[in-house]
Amino acid sequence: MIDREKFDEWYNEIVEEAELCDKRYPVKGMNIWKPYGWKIMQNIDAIIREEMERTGHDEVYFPLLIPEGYFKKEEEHIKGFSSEVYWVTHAGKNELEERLVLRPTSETALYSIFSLWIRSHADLPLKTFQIVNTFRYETKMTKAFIRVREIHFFEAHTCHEDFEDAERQIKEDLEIAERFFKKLCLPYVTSKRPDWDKFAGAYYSIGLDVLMPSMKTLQVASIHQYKQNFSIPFNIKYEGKDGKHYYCHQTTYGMSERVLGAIIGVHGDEKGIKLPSSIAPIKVVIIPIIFKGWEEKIMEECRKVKKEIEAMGLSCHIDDRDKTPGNKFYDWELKGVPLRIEIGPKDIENNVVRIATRDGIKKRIAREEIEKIKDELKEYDERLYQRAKEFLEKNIHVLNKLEDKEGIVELPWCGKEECGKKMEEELEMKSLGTPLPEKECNEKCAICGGAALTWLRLAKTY
RNA sequence: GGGCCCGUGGGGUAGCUUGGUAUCCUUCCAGCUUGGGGUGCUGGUAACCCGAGUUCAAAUCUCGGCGGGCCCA
Repeated sequence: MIDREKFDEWYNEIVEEAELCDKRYPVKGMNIWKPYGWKIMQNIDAIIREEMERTGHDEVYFPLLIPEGYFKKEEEHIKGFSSEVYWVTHAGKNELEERLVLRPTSETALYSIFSLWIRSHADLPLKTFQIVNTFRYETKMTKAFIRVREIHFFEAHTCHEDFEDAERQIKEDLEIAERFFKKLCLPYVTSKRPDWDKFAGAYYSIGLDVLMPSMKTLQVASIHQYKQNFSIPFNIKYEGKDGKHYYCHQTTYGMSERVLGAIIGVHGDEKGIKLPSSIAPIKVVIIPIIFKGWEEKIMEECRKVKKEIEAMGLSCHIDDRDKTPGNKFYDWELKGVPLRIEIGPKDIENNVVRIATRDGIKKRIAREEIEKIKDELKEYDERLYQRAKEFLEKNIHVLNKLEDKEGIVELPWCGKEECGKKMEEELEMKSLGTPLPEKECNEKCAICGGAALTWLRLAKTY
């Protein structure tokens, strides 16, 4: 893992060196996805699509532009986003009759139409999601994948008959997140955001945060219970079995390329990024070790091995560029390829291949036991996860009074906004919220000394 | 929202104070050589963010814009 002090500089350089993105596009906060980075993102999307499929969500794709009238239907929501939306005001030379916003998120677009789609209880629950670009005019400090103005956004939106069913949905979302992030080897903490920091328009919000080597947390997912806050202004009603009409209860679950930012940050080292095998575009790279007179023999062996690996369902690439092996090693380490295979004359003579995992384990395996690399990848993923988990756990500090600590702190809290804000101020941290699942607290509030109902989690954040 | 620093070949830089011929490393291309952790040699391509101003002359000085990085709210 990268040192705390060096992290921000390292991150800024590595995203370009590993060919994830190109930051030279001259619009602030809008970077170019390079082919390698985009493939990784697509692989991440594929995992979430799998999860959506598994849990009965249907994919939709709504338009990018939202009419002002739709956008302004829910008051809190507009308040939260009005300062950061892009407006489309003209078409050619003509001013538009009704202005349009570039979606900062899609509630107002979807819900205006959901009110047409939903007629009866038989239409519920309605479970949808989309993966789209959204636009937010963020503050000055943009950062590749972490704070961008054009966001690659996953958003699931659901409608339910009642509050309880919406709550069940949130439980399901938490399970989805657990499976999803485990596949990415990313440990995180789950917190119920304090009221003053919930999503614009939400009844309550849950945030999932990852701890980066800079000791700042990065929010990688959010789950919101809307109750009827949107269904009322958007008039999303259904006819119940009793023939009466009721407003839906709604939830959302959102994630973005921040997930990639977290993977880069949490797993990276001095050599470059480390990709979990679940999302690596190339899971195995073969480096031919060529000596004079062996060229054809070595290449032929490499091609055979590649075929066998692909037959196992693993993407595999032979690096036959005219460079020295050492050069190629550094190259693929920079890009985070989980497993490298070297094949040279001695290996052919000894009937073995040499393997090296991205986290530094080197072995020889017998040529006929090549299928063992599957286990090697599995163990590699597990090591990535465990190392990251250790780091996270080591840096969660459960305290009973204000104390300067790096990472995440948990303090006894009476529940008053005033005391929570005071903690933020004193520690120069932001509150993440209260732990989920709920954690009992028998201490006294770290600010007012009153009975603490719960813990407040705080950290420096991105 | 307020402040600070920065912008020179693809990447990293020197030059800027004191205006005049743009330095070095790396990458890239060609050839030979080498090949089990950044091989060596030769040759080649390639740059002063944009605009305005001052001046005989601007990478260099002034102003504005755009972009990047950081600190504070």
